[in-house]
Amino acid sequence: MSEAGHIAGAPRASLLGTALDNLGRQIAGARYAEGDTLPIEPRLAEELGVSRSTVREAVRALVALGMLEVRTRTGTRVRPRRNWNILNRDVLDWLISDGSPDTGLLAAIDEAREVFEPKAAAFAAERASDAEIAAIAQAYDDMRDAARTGDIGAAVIADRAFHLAILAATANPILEAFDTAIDAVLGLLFKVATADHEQSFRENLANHGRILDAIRNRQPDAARDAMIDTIHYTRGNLRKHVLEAPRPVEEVRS
Amino acid sequence: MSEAGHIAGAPRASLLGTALDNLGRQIAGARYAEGDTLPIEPRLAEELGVSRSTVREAVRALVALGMLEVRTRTGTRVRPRRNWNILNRDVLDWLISDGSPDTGLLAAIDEAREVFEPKAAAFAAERASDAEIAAIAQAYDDMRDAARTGDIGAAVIADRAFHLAILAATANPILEAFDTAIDAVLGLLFKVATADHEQSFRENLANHGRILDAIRNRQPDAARDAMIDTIHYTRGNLRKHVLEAPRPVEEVRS
DNA sequence: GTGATCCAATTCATCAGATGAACCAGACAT
DNA sequence: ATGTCTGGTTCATCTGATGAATTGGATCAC
Repeated sequence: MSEAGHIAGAPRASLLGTALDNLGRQIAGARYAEGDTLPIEPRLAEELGVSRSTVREAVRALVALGMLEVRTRTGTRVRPRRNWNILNRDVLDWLISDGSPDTGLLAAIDEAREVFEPKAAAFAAERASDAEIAAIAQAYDDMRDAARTGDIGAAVIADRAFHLAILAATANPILEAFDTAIDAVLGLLFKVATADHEQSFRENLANHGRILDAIRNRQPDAARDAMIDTIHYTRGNLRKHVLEAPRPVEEVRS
Repeated sequence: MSEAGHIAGAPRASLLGTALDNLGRQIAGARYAEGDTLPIEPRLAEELGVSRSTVREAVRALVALGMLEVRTRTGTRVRPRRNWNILNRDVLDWLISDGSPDTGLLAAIDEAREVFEPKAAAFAAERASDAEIAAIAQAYDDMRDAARTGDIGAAVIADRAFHLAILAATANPILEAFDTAIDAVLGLLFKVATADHEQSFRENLANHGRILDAIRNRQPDAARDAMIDTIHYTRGNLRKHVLEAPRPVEEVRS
């Protein structure tokens, strides 16, 4: 009987999908703070424009991700952020790719990259299969081509693929779990990619080449060192264009 | 109308909870392999002894954790393990604390610990608040007391608290996200704790003391080195009692 | 035969409504 | 004060129905 489903022109995803996304974004955006109790199910259903069954499915997903806890009579409450599955892609997206990205979290990811990725590169140099090396090399080629033609957006995408391919080559599923964080950061960098980045990408390309060569030649230490340099380089871009961005995303006009 | 809910004397948790647990365990235990299609919802409901609504809530949780994907007409399929939220506590439990723990995963966690815990200790030495240092010290005291009285179980619990307290003191939510992995491994070690461990714990206690001292004295490098030694020590126990265990858990009798 | 087109069966998506169970708070008795 | 009882609130769970999406095959034109 409900008239929902035609929210904004585009039918887009399922009702559940949008409801879950809305709810998750609201929680991540602190509309409901830690410890807060959400409205009761019938009311939530009303607010989200779906039935109570659908609300329950959405809530169930957020419970699985550690964001909510629900008890009879007490209601549904927001758990402390420390308990959130922060490496889940959706959770990360809700926290980051929002209008006002959590810069503290971005800094934490940046810091964590320096913890994980150098060793990951070393592992890749030791263990990568031929196919995995080929994937890394392919990403590098894409980066080089993109940098050459000046397509910064494509360069960032290739950059991301490069780092993810290395993580995948560690043969360690725990380390691979970090891939969503890399994906989130570089995805964000992609959104703010401008011609201004061109120079830095060109310079950083050499570092990526060193990583690839080290992995190809099975030199873990060299791969590690090159990765450290690479991360430092990317960090500069992140700081300049995201962390220190004076205002939210804004159209840049001459 | 269903007669479910009185499975084995104890009513225990909610129907959803047990259904979710059963389903998750079955998937993690490869009863349904990657790419397999689960039975259709009404049939799953039958098998799990709950209504279709409850099945859908359970499935929704597993979808959120990256274990399942569901599409109209095609049905519900098991996603590749690489996509699972492996740092989620439930997922980890399903994979590890099962009757036959995934030793490859345990080895990966062990390896990953050496990647991030030394740096975590260093961060803790730089940033830990007084309260956080107190928490670490408390865990250390508990370890010492437990080792002294020979209560190996309590010693492992304190050991776990020690490492988790350090992670919590890094002030980096990404690093903290790996706490479930540490928790899982040390939790497993707890289950196989025997008097045989006593000696190693006593010896390892000194390493933990070095970590604590280094953090107290704000010496990041010393904290890192001591953590490395500690992990190597624990690794020995893990290898001997879990990874190389000839048979599953068995009552040890004289 | 080969391909495009259309139809129908299957499976999930979503809703509505009802009843049961758990739980917290306050009234009440002692 | 303390413990017990009772009620109301909220989630837990089931049932049944209908809509939507997708796939696989049947049909038809060439």
